[in-house]
Amino acid sequence: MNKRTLNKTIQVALVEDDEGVRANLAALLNTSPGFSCQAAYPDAMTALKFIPANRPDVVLMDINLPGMAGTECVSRLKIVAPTLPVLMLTVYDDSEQIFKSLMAGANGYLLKRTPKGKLLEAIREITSGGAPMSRQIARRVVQFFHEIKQVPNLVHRAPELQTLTEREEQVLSLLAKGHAYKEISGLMLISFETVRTHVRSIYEKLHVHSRTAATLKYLGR
Amino acid sequence: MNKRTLNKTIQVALVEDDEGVRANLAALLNTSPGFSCQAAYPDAMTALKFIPANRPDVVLMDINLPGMAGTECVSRLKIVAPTLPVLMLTVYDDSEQIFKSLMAGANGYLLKRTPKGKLLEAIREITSGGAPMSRQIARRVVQFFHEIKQVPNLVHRAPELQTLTEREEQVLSLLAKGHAYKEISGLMLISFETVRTHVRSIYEKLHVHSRTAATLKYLGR
DNA sequence: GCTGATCTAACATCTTTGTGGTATGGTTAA
DNA sequence: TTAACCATACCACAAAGATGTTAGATCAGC
Repeated sequence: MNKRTLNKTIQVALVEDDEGVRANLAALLNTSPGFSCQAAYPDAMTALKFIPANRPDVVLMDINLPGMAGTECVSRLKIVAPTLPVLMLTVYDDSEQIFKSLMAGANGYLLKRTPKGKLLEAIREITSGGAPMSRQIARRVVQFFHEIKQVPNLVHRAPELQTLTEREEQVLSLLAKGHAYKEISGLMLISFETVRTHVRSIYEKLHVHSRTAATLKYLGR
Repeated sequence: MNKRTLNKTIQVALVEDDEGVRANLAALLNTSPGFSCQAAYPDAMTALKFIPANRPDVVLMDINLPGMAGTECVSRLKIVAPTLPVLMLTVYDDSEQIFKSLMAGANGYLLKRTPKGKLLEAIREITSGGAPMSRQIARRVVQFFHEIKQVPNLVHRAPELQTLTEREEQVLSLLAKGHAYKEISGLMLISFETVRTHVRSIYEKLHVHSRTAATLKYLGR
């Protein structure tokens, strides 16, 4: 937990196409002590454009957005701002949406009918590294695990991959697509040299000495 | 929700090897209105033997049991009593244990240091179909989803691959395994420079400019 | 016997990647 | 409050790869 979370107003960014809902949420945040609606975006593209620079403490993201879906938006946001927590909001507790969101990098998942108090609590929780979810969502998640039984794809991947940090994993995923360091630095909004530092760590952890070897491990070959 | 859950005492079965913890939990349950410790088993085998007949409303299961692990115990319990909710209790928030338990069929997962009030609340929740988990656990679960990402698996080979000559194909297959030019020249018994010439042709035909891009095409990704 | 494709080979040049240090600020676990 | 880890960043040097150009040998088919 950092001081900002504890002592200062939590700056929230909204991504929500429905004007009414947007206004309601903004009003709730701005009238709740300790919270502030920093910005509200009506669609994913606008959000992607401004959020990285505006640096909110947390993003509340609707799933059903016009144009780019909320899940895709999360995915892209996470590349440029991996530590920015994202809380998904939706009216449905649809399994597919839930898992898409979580896989895209969302940190929490609430139904829109969540009471205001719970919502604020969840925002606080997510800014301190938590993973708030509605009970219905937790149930879906547990059901999901019950259905897996075993996941060969995950099991067969090299165990060293598990030791990679979040950032390293992102670099590796881009490496494995063939991107040059320069491109990766552009996509991740970090310097060329930082990319190289990450690559060095990745190679150490995977015990390889070339991009191709790392890629093959990443792809499970 | 059934009447029993709402109106009657919740009958809890414990599976826990530490006598002290077992006594504490039993005492907590028996002194809390609405809860009752129906039985307490020190190991998995005993639990498996008696639980199906005793029909508790919920099982609190320790992960670290002597002999058979808690996860394995859940797995077997679920075969004979699939609807019996099981709440895992453990001191560690170890990812592997968590996922093993959930995949084995556990319905909730709490750390042992959970406050008594929260524990009782979780027991109530789990008996009404919920999936209670500690915040730390929820975090792990969300992290798990972040790591899944994708695993594509189609054999859509690029048509350009057909235009490669025999020799080029051989070079490419070695390139795609990560061999250096020098190694390839040794394996194919041709000179280093010849390998480079072949690579150039390969890149031209595949319209790529890097080994990784060529490898991905070769692997059909 | 010419044409074209393929396999072989070399040299030069420039870019990218791999590896060795080192460092700073932030967060987290012990 | 250290200690450990992480993300960030830079420098320097070496190794490998990418690209442009040229060219001899072989063989198939016209």
